[in-house]
Amino acid sequence: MDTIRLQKILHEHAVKPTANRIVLLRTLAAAERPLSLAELEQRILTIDKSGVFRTLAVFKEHGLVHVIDDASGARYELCHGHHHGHAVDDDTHVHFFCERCHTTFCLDHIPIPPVDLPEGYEMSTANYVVKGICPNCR
Amino acid sequence: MDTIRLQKILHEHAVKPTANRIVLLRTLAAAERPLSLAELEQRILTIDKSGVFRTLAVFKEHGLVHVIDDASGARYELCHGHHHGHAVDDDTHVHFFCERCHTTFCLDHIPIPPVDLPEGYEMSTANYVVKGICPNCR
DNA sequence: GTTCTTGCAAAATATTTGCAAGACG
DNA sequence: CGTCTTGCAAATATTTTGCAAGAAC
Repeated sequence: MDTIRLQKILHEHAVKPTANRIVLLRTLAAAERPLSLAELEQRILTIDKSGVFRTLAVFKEHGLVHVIDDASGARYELCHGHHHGHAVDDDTHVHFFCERCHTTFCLDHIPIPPVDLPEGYEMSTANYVVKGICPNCR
Repeated sequence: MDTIRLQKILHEHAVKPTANRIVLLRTLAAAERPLSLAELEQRILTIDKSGVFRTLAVFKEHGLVHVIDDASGARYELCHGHHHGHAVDDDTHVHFFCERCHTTFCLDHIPIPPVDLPEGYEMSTANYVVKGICPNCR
């Protein structure tokens, strides 16, 4: 994705467009699946681990990324929704974790089916990960 | 829960009923919510961390517990279903992770709504965790 | 100059394994 | 005995922070 567009996205989320942030955002935008901190670190040789960590923290705070918790820890993925704040995440979909190859797939055409929460629980986002065997591993 | 009953459960899952396993099973059965490795360690002072870890591994292999992946890592909870093997987990329900107090609640009356997976994906279990603010923290 | 950002190193956590001793049959 | 289980210590891996230097305004 071109830099101008990436800057625009950062701007829309009120994140100052530093060089590192643009690089990380580009990497996330290009990713075909949610990436772990370690994977991001490997793909971006110009930014230190702690830099990736802290930049992800900024992105989280500003609603640019969601976190997917699967059996391999946290993974990060760009939000595609258009909310610009800390509100309810309107772009959550199902993920699939392969127990054989430990890959997390993004099933982005499958929205998370909502549930009725008991009184008093207030949802901000949801994490739905199906575990099993992926097509490649069967 | 009485020891005889716990032994029976272990037996049904083809797990040899050692002292440690009975203690861990009792602790899990008494838990009101899924517990982390560290929490189990704390509650069971007679078993070492590695013992808890390895016993949980045995329980997982034999379908006695499920693992819930939330923002705080892995948590363990007794299965209530009655399958005795490695088959599809028939007792999965929604959990709620409070972003304020970091407690994971078990909404065991809310079953996980199923989704249609794309061709080739084979599900063994699913993990549905809603994040937000719990009744105590509002 | 003041504030925000970054890299490096290191601390703090969490997870997992080696190995020898013990329990069980 | 031979196999399975356990505790302790230690190795790994992962996540997070301190701090000083650099960039932005």
